Amino acid sequence: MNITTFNVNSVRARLERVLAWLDDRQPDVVCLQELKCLDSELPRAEFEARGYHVASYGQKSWNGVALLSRTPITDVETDLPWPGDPQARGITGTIDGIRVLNLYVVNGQDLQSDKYTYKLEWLKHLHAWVAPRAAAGPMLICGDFNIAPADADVYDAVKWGEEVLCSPAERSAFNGLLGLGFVDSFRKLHPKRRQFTWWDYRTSGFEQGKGVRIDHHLVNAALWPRVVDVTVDMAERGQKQASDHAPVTLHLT
DNA sequence: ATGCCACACCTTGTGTGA
Repeated sequence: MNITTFNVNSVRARLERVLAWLDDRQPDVVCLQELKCLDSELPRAEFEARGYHVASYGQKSWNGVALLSRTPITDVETDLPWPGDPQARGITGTIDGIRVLNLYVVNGQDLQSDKYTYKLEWLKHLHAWVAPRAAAGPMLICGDFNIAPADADVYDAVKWGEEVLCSPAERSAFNGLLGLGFVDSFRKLHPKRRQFTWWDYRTSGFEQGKGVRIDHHLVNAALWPRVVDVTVDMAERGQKQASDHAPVTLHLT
């Protein structure tokens, strides 16, 4: 079994590309972020025609997350990490006995922005939401975290310094989730590997190998025994009309 | 150097992303 997280940067603008990727890779479960559409605008029929159950939490223009699964998705919850959050950034469902939490964490723009304040507040609420659920059984938190956990996760750590994605407060929030009993599965499996998941369109970052690792699979102790590997789909990022994020896949027994 | 690209929108410029 495998579970892929994929920030598609608009599911409608990229539908042809996303469907080609699905048809080629045949993933079991996909956690999508940045749908940038209402639930009513989601290309649900195209996914269902390929054998996927679909649960989505969209909004107009921005954000939006969805779960696709070959097996049924039960106990779906949205409106995370607190009821009334105006932005659609979280959805959870149980798939094959795994509680899957799919997140599109706030970007934050820069450390002086109100959006950064909202990001830290959002992460605080996330911690509070996860804490009582972290040991209830096999659980995965995956998605676009918009946090590079360590300097090794940034192409030029000196240049990025403590800017947004790398600030101590963001990294502290990330480590706080690990403190609830989760591991950063990619980094645990590959302690030294330099591997990014997002590259800037503007600077042709992908072509230059200049990216950051911000899309993650956090696995709790009950799920860890099933983990085989985490891989990044570089070929997809290299396609024409690709998202600026690569799909990242957790491989399970 | 804060724009470069890409996306959405009651679009023809502006806000946002990371």
